[in-house]
Amino acid sequence: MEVHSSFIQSRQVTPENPNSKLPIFPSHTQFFKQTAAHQPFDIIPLKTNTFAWNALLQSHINAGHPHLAVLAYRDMLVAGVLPDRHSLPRALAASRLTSVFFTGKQLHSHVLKLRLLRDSYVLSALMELYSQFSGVDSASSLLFHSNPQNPIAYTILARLYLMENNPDSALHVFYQLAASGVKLDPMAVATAAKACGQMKSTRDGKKIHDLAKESKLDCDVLVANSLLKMYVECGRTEEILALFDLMPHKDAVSWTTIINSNVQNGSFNEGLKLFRAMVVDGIKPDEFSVSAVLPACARMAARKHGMEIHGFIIRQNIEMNCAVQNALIDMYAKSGSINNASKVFDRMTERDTVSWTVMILGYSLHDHGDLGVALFLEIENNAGTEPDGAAYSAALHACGTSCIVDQGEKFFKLIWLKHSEPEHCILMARILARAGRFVNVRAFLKEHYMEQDLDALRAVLDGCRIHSNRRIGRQMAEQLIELNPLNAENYVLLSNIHAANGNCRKAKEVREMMVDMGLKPKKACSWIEFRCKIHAFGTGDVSHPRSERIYWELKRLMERMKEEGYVSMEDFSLHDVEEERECTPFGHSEMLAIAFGLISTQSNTVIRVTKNMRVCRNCHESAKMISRISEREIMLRDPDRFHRFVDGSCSCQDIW
DNA sequence: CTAGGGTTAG
Repeated sequence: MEVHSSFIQSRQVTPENPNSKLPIFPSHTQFFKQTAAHQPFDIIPLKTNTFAWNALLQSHINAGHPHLAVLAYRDMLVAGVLPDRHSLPRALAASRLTSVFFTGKQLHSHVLKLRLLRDSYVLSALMELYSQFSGVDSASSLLFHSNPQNPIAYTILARLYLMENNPDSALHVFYQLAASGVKLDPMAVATAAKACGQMKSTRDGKKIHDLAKESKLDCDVLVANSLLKMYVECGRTEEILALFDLMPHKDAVSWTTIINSNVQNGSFNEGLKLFRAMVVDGIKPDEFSVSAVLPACARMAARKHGMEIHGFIIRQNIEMNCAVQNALIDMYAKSGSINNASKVFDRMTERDTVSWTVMILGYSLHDHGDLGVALFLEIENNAGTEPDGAAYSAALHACGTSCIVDQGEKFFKLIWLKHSEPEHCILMARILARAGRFVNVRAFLKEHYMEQDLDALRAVLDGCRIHSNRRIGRQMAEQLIELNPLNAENYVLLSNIHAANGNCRKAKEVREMMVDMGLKPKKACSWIEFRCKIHAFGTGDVSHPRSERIYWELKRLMERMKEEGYVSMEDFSLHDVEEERECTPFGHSEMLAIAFGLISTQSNTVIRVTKNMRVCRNCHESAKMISRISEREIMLRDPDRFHRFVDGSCSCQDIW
């Protein structure tokens, strides 16, 4: 076939093939000189066989070699073939991808000479080109000077505005399209919905929704998915559910969007349920779906659910891309299996910044700040990965966990020079406070104008708790109340400090102040996974079916502990003040969950309990002793970290 | 033979 052989021949004209008998074009400069003079157009005979050339241009672009496409376009001219409306969009795209505006401008002149500007493909390519090199507004004038009769160029322009974070203009473009009388299509509506989402404007979003209904496009799965996402971004729970229920055809994207919406809003269980409902509904979850549901397992420390999903991914042959593996690492680390997390990490063939970040944070959560720091230093040995702000945050967190002050200061200086956020200052304050350097930490906060920051003050207060510095602790708690008088936790903290100082009168006053203001502290709660169900306990909870047996077990344990010399101690990390007094010493939710674990699970397994608040000193001491008495490993996860109790001691070495 | 859209991890 003649066409075919010319394709093969022209393919040989590449810099990689120096032995080719065909001429080779050594540099772009020569090309520019010749085309700049438009000589080819004066000398070439009119040939119309463009098909093979266009296919060649396309294949170079698809292969990620736009510079070869530019060279091939040049060969095409030399071979006497006149470019057509199929060649120029490809050549324009190639020049845009090689980031050489000059080539693009040359091609623009070809467009004009060949009178191709009325072709909408050519116009789109020119718009993309000019948008990249001289701003979206130049693309806009191109569009409005040629008035094409299809919605695609409008959609492209709207997307270009969205890329510049200008959703207002994007929406304006869409309305001009709607007003022009050209028929709307799904992609145009989807782009408009995205603009509304970016603006977080439900009002505009509903307008788009109505417009979609008028054009009978609201049942289109693409349009519906984009509207769904728009309502998610606007935080409109009712609209999300209403739309989702009404959708006649739901695909994996629809389900993923709604799962993600629940998980982001903290409805982790609901997210898991939806994932199962999706499978039951016959829609196969893809890599996006599992990446959306795994964080729910991570946040609930639902290790078994997470492992089940890991198995599901393998069985269903879901693509194990970077995002999925990152989500798995995070899930394993956050649900207590740091070994599984590092197994996944080690087996990854390609890692991105997130992979390193979640792994470092995982080590930090498990008291291995040293491993986290070592891992961070390893990133530099991996070409192509540059640590970002979040990676530095993880490294600083690791330094705080293991009190590695010097290295932490080095990291902080590095990120401070690049681009620092308040978060990094708070983490630096955490490092200093946990190391007991109270003079340094206050000077640091003053230097960085962070003395009024709630999280920074809480970090200092944590240090005070660890080092029993009640004087500064009291100041911090008082300042917290002053800055945030509506947060009940702050009153609890101050009241507990007064109590720890032996000042019961003041402790009572603070509690009463809190009650008078109608503030209620968060309820403590602990849970444990058993037989695929989550068993949750509140403080002094007696609602569990096996309650009697649980309390009996706790009583037995307390007696054993007293024999071994256990004494309860003063603590200023208590929480739920009113309930505390009724149920101490062993009614705390984590104790109930641990006791339930002891009586329900096999003796060789780890007891894994999760708590929504920090564990108090008494329970921490008790858990240590229980691990020895009952010869069981106990993992206790709180919002900040893991405690691993083995044979009478804890992985945190009593610093938490 | 060509252009535009919706979902993911810290």
